[in-house]
Amino acid sequence: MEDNAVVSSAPKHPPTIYDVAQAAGVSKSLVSLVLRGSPHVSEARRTAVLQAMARLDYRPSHAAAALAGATTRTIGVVLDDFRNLWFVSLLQGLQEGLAPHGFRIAVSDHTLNAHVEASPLDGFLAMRVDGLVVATEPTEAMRVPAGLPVVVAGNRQGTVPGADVVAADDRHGARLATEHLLELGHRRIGHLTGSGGAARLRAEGFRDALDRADLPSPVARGHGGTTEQDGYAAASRILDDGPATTAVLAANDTMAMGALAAAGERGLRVPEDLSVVGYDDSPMAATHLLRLTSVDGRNAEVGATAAELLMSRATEPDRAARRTLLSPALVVRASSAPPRPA
Amino acid sequence: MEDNAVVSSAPKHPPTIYDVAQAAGVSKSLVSLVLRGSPHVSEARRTAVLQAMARLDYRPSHAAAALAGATTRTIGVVLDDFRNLWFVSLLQGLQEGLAPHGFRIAVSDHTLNAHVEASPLDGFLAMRVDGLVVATEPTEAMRVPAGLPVVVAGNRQGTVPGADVVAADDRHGARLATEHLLELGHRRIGHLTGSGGAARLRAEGFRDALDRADLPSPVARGHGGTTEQDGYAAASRILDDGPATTAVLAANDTMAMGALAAAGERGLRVPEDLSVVGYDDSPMAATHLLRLTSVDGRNAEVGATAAELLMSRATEPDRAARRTLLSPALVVRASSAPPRPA
DNA sequence: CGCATCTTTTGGAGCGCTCCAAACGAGAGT
DNA sequence: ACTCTCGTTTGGAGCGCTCCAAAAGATGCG
Repeated sequence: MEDNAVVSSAPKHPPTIYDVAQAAGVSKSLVSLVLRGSPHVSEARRTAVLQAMARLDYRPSHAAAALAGATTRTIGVVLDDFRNLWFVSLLQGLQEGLAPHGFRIAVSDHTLNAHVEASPLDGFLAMRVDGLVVATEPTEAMRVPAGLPVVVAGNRQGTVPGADVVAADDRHGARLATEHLLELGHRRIGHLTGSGGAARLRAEGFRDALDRADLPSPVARGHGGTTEQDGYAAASRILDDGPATTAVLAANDTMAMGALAAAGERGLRVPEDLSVVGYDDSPMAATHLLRLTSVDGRNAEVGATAAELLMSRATEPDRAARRTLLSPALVVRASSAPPRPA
Repeated sequence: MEDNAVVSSAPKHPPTIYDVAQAAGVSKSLVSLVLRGSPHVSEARRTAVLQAMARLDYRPSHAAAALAGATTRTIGVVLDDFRNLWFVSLLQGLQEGLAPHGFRIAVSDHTLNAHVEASPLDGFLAMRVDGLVVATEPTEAMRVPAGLPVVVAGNRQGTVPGADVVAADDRHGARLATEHLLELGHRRIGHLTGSGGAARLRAEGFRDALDRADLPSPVARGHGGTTEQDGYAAASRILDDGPATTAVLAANDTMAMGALAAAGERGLRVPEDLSVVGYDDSPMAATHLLRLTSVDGRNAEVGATAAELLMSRATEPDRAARRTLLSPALVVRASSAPPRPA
């Protein structure tokens, strides 16, 4: 009995629905029906099939199902960089929105596969995914076959032809954050610009708020990067060039971290001497060490909406592309406070 | 001509090798050979086929290839949590080791799919991956069909029957870090314990070093978590209970961040009043804000080794399971220094 | 009791590819 | 010219499943 399981009864190839059918005393079609959860199967047969599956340790072949059926029940998600954690809740929201429909998610890091595939989508297209979520800045290379549902998530800038778009209103979010600083009494506020479309919108929102308050010449600095290094460099220049600066808005939380470092090196305490506001409300912002005031892009909702948009394409394939803009929310923590009276 | 490309010539279904074959004036088999880069194809035909593919915007069907061929050329990677960034370089190393062999990677976050599938591996098994990299604490539920190459990476604790193991020597790494603190002159050193097998080894390494130095009763604290919160809580208790503590070793960088916060709240400067050493050498450790002394687990090499192990199974399927232990390296930054003379 | 109606079950065709054995064509050797 | 290679190309079978149309049972009603 011992080695039996391992050696002698091993059929070399994994069991198929035919094996299951034989073991359960039904036809292969019935097994397929059970597999897909059809309601037209009697309870008796269903349990018989299920038991046979368990007994044989049967695993359905996704490849065969995909080839035979029209659908893979898989949505491909293109990420730009695993290191930018904003996608985590996006994924979560997407996952939860998709699961009830029996869809799964396949993730791919854009930069990781950059060298391998001609287009970042090739892998997914070869897989014949039923839909795509683009959570990167869309590029020219992202040509998509007509009829494939695509949602650009978290980025309202780039365009994939015919794709739906869902994102937080970054311009509005940056305005919220800047107004928060204005209300606290800050008048000399710097901005650490990032790169990409979202960063541009955030810079615009920053300017909007300052313009409305009739504040002249806001200082914005950045080298087109989004890392902690970039934030550190930009903040250093702002602080050195304008020592009277009392607050800084960063294009994201990671850059805000760099700003905190730059402040620390100059002996400036946060928030007493300098207020720092981030963007994204990433897990980092909530840490004891940073306690960073930040803007929540509501990525879970973005993901959930992406799921809805994707699923709705199934019923109305030809509807016009939809753009959904969610309102971001300011999360006030300990890194922002009124400026010191001069 | 304009709308031609979009509407009229659209064959409704994506082109197959038959379409390509017809367009190129060859047989479907020849197209298949080109697809797989066979050397037995004349240059003339090859270019003809390639051109036809480009003209038709042909995409090979992964499903069909997987079903017909014996192999998917895909390795599944099981991650535990996208938020723990240690896996990033692991993935990179794996990717680079696999690419020359024409293998791709499919990633799945264990916790994300926890509710959906019965076993975290089901999705991959349904895909018929050619191999598996388990970058989580292996669990009982991870039963794997005999003959499927599996490598447990980054974790030498749990066992998947028959699987190779490649990991950094965490015990040694923690000893390195602790010896570094001892050499600096620290005598009262605390340890923030994490959870899981790796964390246990790190705690052992910590004790090893202290034992060798004949230092009594090291203080280790932790609630079985690995987050910044957990690090903050553990460090708080250590500092409050033992005010003479001059150095702390954290089970990972994130927890070290919590320790920095706890120190800051108590007016302790790092490294002047308290040395803090992390583990993992994550991107966070290198930031200007933290400048954290940490232990590099050499995850890129771990990934590369995993790739090698996987590929070697192709030539010697029945070789005994191999365990590779890499030596971690201490990365000294600004968060550790000699203690203040008392 | 027979026939129409509904539910459950079934065999066959085919998805797009790979693999294999066999066919083909062009030199080389006799 | 004819056979024998060798390198290249080809059709056929089949991978494991889904979909479809049609068969088989079950149920109801006159």
